[in-house]
Amino acid sequence: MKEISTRYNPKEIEEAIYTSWEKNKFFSAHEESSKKSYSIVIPPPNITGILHMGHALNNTLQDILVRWKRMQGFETLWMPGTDHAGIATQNVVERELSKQGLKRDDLGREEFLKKVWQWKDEYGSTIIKQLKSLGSSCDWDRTRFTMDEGLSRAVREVFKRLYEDGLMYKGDYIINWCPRCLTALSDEEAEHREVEGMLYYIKYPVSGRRKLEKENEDYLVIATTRPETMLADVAVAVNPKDARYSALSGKKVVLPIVNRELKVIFDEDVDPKFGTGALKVTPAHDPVDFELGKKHGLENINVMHSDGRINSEGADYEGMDRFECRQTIIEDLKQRKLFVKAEKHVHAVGHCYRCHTVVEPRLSKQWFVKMAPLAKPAIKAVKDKKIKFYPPRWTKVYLNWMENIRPWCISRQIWWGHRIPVWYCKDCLKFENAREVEVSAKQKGIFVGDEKDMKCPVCGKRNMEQDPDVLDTWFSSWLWPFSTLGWPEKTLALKKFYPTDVLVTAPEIIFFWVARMIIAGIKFQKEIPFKDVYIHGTVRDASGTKMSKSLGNVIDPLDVIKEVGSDALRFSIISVTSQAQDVFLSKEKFDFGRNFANKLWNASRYVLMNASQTPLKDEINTEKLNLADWWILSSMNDAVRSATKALEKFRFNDASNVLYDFIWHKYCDWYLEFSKLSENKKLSEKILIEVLKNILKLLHPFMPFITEEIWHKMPREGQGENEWIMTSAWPEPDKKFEKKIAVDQMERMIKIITAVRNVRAFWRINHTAILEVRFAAKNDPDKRFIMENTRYIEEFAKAKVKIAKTKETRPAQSVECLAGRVKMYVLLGKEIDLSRETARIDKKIKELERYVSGIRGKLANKRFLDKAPEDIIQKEKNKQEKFAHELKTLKDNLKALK
RNA sequence: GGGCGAUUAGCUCAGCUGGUUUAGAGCGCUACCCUUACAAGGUAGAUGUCGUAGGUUCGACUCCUACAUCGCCCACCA
Repeated sequence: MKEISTRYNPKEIEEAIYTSWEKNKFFSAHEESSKKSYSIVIPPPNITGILHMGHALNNTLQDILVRWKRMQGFETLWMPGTDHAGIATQNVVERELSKQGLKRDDLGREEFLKKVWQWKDEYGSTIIKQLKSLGSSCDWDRTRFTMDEGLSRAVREVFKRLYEDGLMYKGDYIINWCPRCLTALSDEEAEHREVEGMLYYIKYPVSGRRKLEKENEDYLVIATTRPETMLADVAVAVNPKDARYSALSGKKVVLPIVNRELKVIFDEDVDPKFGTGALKVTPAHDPVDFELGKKHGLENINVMHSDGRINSEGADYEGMDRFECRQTIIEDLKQRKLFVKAEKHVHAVGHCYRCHTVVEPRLSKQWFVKMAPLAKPAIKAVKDKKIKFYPPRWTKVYLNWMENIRPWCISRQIWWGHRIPVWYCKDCLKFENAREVEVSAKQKGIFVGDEKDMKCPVCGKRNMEQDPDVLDTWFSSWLWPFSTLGWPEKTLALKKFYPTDVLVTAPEIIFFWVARMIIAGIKFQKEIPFKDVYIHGTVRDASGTKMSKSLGNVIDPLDVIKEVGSDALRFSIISVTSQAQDVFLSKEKFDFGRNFANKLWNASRYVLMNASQTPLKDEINTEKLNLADWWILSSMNDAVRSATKALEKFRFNDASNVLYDFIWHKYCDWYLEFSKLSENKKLSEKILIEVLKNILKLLHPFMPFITEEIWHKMPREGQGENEWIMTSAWPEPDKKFEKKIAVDQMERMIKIITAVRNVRAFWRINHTAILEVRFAAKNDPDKRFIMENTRYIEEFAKAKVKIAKTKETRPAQSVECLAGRVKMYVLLGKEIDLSRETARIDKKIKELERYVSGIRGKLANKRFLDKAPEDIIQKEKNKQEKFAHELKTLKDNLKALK
């Protein structure tokens, strides 16, 4: 086995292994299987995306679950796919076109879409390839794309059903509008960010009256953050209870610059404490004002083009950008002495989640889904614990959003996406622009559904025009758990794999996706889409900022894979993911996994170098096991149990820590070393191999490549179901290897060895010198224990072991030390420095005294004795005895020294 | 304005239902080691009033309350 390198080199290994797995169809799920199913659905990455650490974390977690369950014998399906990301993709392609000086309108809708499809064909699967390099064991043959025919059909079907159920409408509302992407956004797509803006105070002259009561002015001062919208003001509102303005009843004010007369309206919703207590009402440009406008029957004036420039309603300002207009208006107001002041004002401003442009609240005609009735059963499902969030704190976040859910604006004024499956009859409806047709429930003259048969249901003619808009990308995503399995057909796959078992995703996606999937699953598939929702943390850089390309603080997972391998990446990232806390990463963190992979590699190399080429057949004979054998086998059982339990509870880092500790600090540090001295080489080999096998299996979900690679180097017989670790069985604890006493004794042994080593280091004794150690064993079992294990102590402590005579005091030139109950003298072979030894013992005594007095106090406490459970009291008593003994020994020793 | 999370060794973080942890890990640091699996390693070691102040309890890093600091999410105060 000399050819195996001492450095684990993932580069040579990972790709080849992945290819073999794929070739062997290990990722494939079989709906006809009789095995119990376990399914997960991938949060479909968007086709414009490239792999980032968030994906790496997300996919590693899912891959761990899937691989683990697969090994446990489940028929696993990990359903992969990508998302067409309407706005993002369209932006990317438009940017490409602009390099050639082209705009989408130059091409026209069809040509443009052809370009997008071309782009998708070329780059759309980049992310898939990258996910493969992580080791993701998705069933790639089933890869779906949100604009596949099957999924598109599901979208149309769902649209139709919602429409027919009266859960959809199209009408004029204030929506979030991105003036750069030129489309409406849903509330969730407008990201609110705290911005330090300005609050401008502007005078509106009162018409028909010279002075206001108290202010001694003929002006009403209003405050606004967006002065440019004043061009569209139609009223001024004040609170009816606000005494300052009661005199305005029935009066009008003059809108400066525009010189339009505005009504003064009185409304309870106006907060007298904000600004001046007077609110300019601009129904076409503000959601609150829009409501006010409706309530008071006001006119809507729209002063903006879709791109944020002022339109002809804005008179002199026509053509100006909204922000330019803001400044100009302020200047003009100043000139007219109508400007009072500007105050700094921090408020949350919506930004487009795709291009980060400031969103403009804009009045337009859009399609909406009535979410409130749909949310009800989805709320119940979570309240009834049919769906559980991990960690549970996200339950509240979910419920809070669901209980305050608002209509979902689903139409987008772009071309890339699912076109709204609605046709308007030109004859019946007589419209000029299909976008402007208002649709309420069950409207006549429109056809909703599949485009194959679109006749006007009223007049039967085919003079129909399709709605030009497309649907929100999330309108296909929310169907993902069942649309990918063939819905609306009643497929075998749906029957087998729906509902899925768990959804693993990021917190920022709860509203966009998780909540809506639950709604859609219950509504259309009549069943919850998943049972558990594991919300992992957000990946941040070392300073705590979210990793994002625009900030340039990203650590590219592909770079990390190149450097340390996918296994190291996976193991490192999992080890810092505790209870879904945010994950803070820096390059150095990946050394953790790399070092561990290397350790595993070398330990395996050692075991395999010394192992026979063919597997040893006979079972491990428990009668012949020595201390270390029992210990490692028992510990292995513990590791199996803890790791499995941790995974069941989604405590991924607990599982990885258990394995790390078992492998490094138990198997490598101690067992491997002990096995080198074994008198029964065959048995040792068997145990080494047996434990290594289980180690590899336990580790496989976390580090799939290296474990598979080592697995194939193991002595094996022909080819069987254990040929690949990926398809081998997940370990279970073996009761015949349980022996508590051996574990205790081994622990004592470790303490003894460590104590002697400690003495050697403290006294700076050459590591080659053999130290004489005399054990002052108090009783026969202890004596027997020492005698039976002499050779281990001698070898690992580099010592000569003797049993001291019963009443022997400290020999000359020796120091006394304790390993638990066992007292021993270590002969230094040189004059001991008394002051050094006194100081050493003194320090230990002080430590112990503090602790012992704590226990003494506790045991003297009557209430403790009365109220504490029996076993706890007993434990404390044992502790007291043990430490009192130690303390006494130390003190005696100190006395003897003086 | 509402909600959530964090605060433990120099750094990054574990510590689940209070007592088996005399507060742990990794990195870093100190000393000694190229001991034939591994220097991406080994052995030994140092470092903590567990954010502050109260409370509950026989017992609190763990539960409760308040406060402080940092971070996140949600919200139509113009």
